Amino acid sequence: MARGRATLKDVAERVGVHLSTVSRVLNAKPGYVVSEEVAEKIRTAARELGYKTNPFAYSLRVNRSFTIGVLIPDLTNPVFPPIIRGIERTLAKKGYIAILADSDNDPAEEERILERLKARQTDGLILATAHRADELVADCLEEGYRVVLINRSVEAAGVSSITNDDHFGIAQAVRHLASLGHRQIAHVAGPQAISTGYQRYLAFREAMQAEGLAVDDNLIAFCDAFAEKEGRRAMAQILARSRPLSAVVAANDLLALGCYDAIEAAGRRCPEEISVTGYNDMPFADKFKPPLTTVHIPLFEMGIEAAEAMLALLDTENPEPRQVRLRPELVVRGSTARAPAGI
Amino acid sequence: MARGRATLKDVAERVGVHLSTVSRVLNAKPGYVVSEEVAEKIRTAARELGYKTNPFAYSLRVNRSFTIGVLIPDLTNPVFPPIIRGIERTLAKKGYIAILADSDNDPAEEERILERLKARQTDGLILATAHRADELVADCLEEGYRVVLINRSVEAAGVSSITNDDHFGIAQAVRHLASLGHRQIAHVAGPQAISTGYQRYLAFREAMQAEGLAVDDNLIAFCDAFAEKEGRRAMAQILARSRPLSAVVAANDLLALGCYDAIEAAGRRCPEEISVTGYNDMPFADKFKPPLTTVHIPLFEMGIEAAEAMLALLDTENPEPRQVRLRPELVVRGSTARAPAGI
DNA sequence: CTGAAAGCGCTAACAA
DNA sequence: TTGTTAGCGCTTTCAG
Repeated sequence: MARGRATLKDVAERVGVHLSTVSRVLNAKPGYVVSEEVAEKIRTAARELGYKTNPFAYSLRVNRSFTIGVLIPDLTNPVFPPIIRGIERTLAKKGYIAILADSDNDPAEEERILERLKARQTDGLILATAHRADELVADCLEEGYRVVLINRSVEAAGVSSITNDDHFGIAQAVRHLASLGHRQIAHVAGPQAISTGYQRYLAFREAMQAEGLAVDDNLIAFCDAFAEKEGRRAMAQILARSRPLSAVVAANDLLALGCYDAIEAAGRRCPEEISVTGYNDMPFADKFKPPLTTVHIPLFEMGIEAAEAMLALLDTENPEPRQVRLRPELVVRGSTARAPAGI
Repeated sequence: MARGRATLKDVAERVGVHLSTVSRVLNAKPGYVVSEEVAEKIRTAARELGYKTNPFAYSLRVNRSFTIGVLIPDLTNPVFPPIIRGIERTLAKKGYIAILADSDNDPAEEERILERLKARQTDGLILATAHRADELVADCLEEGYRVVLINRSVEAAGVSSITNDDHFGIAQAVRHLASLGHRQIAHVAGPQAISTGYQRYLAFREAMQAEGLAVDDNLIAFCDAFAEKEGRRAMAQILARSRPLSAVVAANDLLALGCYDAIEAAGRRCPEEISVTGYNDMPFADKFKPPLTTVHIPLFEMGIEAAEAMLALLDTENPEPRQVRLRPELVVRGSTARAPAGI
């Protein structure tokens, strides 16, 4: 506070013109021509006085906040920071800022946050939290908010979204494992209420069949969240069923990390006895023990794409949803190895 | 936009009272008593119409944004997400929101971001980017902004800051190494322009002396940034000097990760030949290869403390800076081992 | 081209 | 206790 700054009025008085003239010059109204002399005077006065347009007044007047709400399920998941960086950078170029919020995978919190963001009059919402059948998303759309989904999609069509090709990615992982001689492959699946969890699960089944491998439901376990803890639980559950298996494809990297834990706790070794693949290629995936074989998706670029999609929505009165699907790529590291003989 | 919502006027008309009455009721003006009947009518009308106070108008009027700028040097460094979460949660309780910005360790970008945040009329600034002699911080203070520094401090006194006890932390690491029989201990130091880099370097020298160990300047190298790449470069540099060494204390975890790379590239093994310690105990530090022995600092709590310090500053007209120093704790994992014999 | 004035939605000082 | 009013700083319509 206290930090009172120069207003249009101040500049106007200094130069000796009407305040509306100052406004017009500073905003470079198209088709408006002042004597270049006056314009220059105004600009220098503004600079000298350190004039900055008051965002509250401006927003009140034009009824736009130039603020985009970004809702993330779990900021501590390293996949998100690069995405966020991409979003921020891109938004900043057009004078928008991102308000970041982290729901910690809690739907109730998610709803509260959404309320807060709406109360703040964000011009748009970038959501990385969407569920497959997400009422919250539907509500936002209905209320006229611009929304773009990132990494996830909802079943209802007509929403902008930036995703990756889960089927392609999982197929790569399964093919890789198959080529290494694995036949009993488990799947630690993500939450089925979330598009990525669901799609990757479907993709797993398809890919197995495509490779001519049987899918054994005893080798599949579902997680309630994309969190390490859940991955450990699910993998332990599979292991407890005592079916032969030599590999597991986890629905994301955090889950894969949980698999590492469970495998170790069971006294088995990765990759010698059990190969593991993840998904996302999150930062540090190459630093784990062992370095994780995973499906790389272009995180930073997804952020950029999301922001651009949002900007596009903001630009037009009747926005066309834009759906971008990026192609992932398997990166082979140390967590996968040839299937042990005799299994 | 379009999303026009009910205003005070709408509510007032609906109830048939003056708009100022509505305002008073909804804001629960202390000492103001309406007939409970009217108050109730107003509240239900507000609810029915979905009244939300317009933040632009409100901010314009009271000249506060209820927004705090949070400036981070590198969002992809996993130490920050927990801090940010702590900040956000705490701020949210008091109706404030955080605007997060990531400078990517670039001072120029930092300055630009600060400009943007100020232009947005943030009520305060939480900075994790401070340099030891930071003009930017001084400027902010001078301009009357409330600022709290997190994780770092500046030389000029009188700024609120939340830090950890670097000397204590480093001493723990050095003592641990010494107790394992290490005598030739290297230090991969952080940027000396940053308080943590500088203090940890000082602490390293002190701690070595306290343990009766000689510090060999050939076993010290400085990094230009707290980034893995720099850690690798610095460690490679030390290794290239071919002095005997059996351990290295890195000024933070990212640097330690870089040390891993350099050690491996040099064909040495960690921890069998060279022990490594980090600092921060960032998420996933326990998952690395090998699991990193490091100094744990309470990240989430630091975020909470920072936000509370900020809230305290915001509360009073003439704020007393608050300086909190949290106590870190060594956590021993797999990257440190007994010193090899014969060195 | 430039000035005047209204008004975005709100709070607070003042009157009644 | 309640109503009236000014005004936060800005954009924009309407006159001039």
